[in-house]
Amino acid sequence: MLDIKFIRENTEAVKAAMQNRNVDVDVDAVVELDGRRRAIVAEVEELKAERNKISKSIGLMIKEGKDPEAIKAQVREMGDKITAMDDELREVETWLREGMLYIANMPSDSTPIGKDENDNPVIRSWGERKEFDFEPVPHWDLGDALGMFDFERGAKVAGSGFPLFKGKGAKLERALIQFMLDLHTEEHGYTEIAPPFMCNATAMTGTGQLPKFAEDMYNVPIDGLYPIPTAEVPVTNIYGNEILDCELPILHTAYTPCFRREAGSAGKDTRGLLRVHQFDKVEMVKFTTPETSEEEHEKLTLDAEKVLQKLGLHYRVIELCTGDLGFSAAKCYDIELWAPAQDKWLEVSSCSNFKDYQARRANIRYRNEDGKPAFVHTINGSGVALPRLVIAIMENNQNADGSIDLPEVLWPYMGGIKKLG
RNA sequence: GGAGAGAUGGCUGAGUGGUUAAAGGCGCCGGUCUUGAAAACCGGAGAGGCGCAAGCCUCCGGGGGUUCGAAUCCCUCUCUCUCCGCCA
Repeated sequence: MLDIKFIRENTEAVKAAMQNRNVDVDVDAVVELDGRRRAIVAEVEELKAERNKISKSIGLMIKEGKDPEAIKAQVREMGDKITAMDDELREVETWLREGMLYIANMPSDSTPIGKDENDNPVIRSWGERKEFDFEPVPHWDLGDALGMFDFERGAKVAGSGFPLFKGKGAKLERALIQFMLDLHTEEHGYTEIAPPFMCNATAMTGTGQLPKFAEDMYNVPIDGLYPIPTAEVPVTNIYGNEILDCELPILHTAYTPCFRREAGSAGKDTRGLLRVHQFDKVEMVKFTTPETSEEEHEKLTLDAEKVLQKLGLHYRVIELCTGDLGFSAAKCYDIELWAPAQDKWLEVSSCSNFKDYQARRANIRYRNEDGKPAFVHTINGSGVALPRLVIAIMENNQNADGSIDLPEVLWPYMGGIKKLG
């Protein structure tokens, strides 16, 4: 959420920002509700002050042996009026909060203004495109031939988009998870979390998935739970409704499976591991002060890049423009891997700075230099998502005979296996 | 699934209808002492909202009720813990 005071005082700027982001929301309605709320609050509080005063005097009267019945009746009437106004206030506050939940974050000043993904500038790149003296084979054919996965049987037990890894494919999945967690915990200073894989609606609202993006998620209505679309949800919300009494930043990393309905993507990227409903991911999450959040965001992005550098994979970093920015993010870098058989860049990580937007929704605070509670800044990014990482490893490292060379850093994690096939 | 106990401030923990925003302890901030630090001592300090301000209002897990007045009494929900059963 944005600060209601900020919305009140910068209404036009907020409206302009929502337009730049292609977010359709009625900012004026929120401002109007805010005005109504404050008017009711002022009036009802005056009444309450009056009632409190008289109630105290009743206590005194009883002590002095006087009869308070006449005054009691009068206060009872005030109480009824207060109850009615409190009801109205609660209703207005519910609408106001609901409205505010649909207002996206303000893009950072440094975020480029643009319409869609075509306006995302490339920030930097690492490595080079590999030259092949044969036609690179797509990962789905490589994997089938090597017995690394069996998507047909995965579809049989769950549906299409639920990949099934097998043999060396399953081992590679496990090796990559282990490698990335070790890197982030041992070299980058993150503390590992193994969180719940389902979250409640409160947590989903805290990070911004709800209420707007309900249809992107699976849900288990009978228990009020949602299988997580990203570890960002459980890991960020673990400090919800807390005033953190510890040193910042806090750095966490977590492996989780991720579940996404991919509503609206039907028929797109249907083959192989390009776009799936369930995938593995190692996530990084930071809780920082406003002073250090930009720096920590840059560092987190580098931590994600390190994974790819160690694996020797050609990648580029792009910055999302306002039109392509995620709902809760103020600034975001995407990291993309080159996949030769797809002949395109594949997103493997989104590193976002949410500033205090999620912290305000989830009510995560710390004590600033004055000892006053203030909202933390949250930052997160994949470090990294597995499916497209696996695609890049397979397609970039393939040999003419259909075998795949494994990056050296994975050898120990693969029990000494250096090559698939 | 059955039985019981509990939920109070950054943490811990008193408090069973009327100066209780809430004792005590820990931690925190300021000061005294010290070459410096620690200890000791003194003092400060809950959170949110409305208001230019003075000030006022709300908040003791969530919701509802009783009452002139609720942390305190009643109902309900959620969560946590213990024991039993079942089970990975």
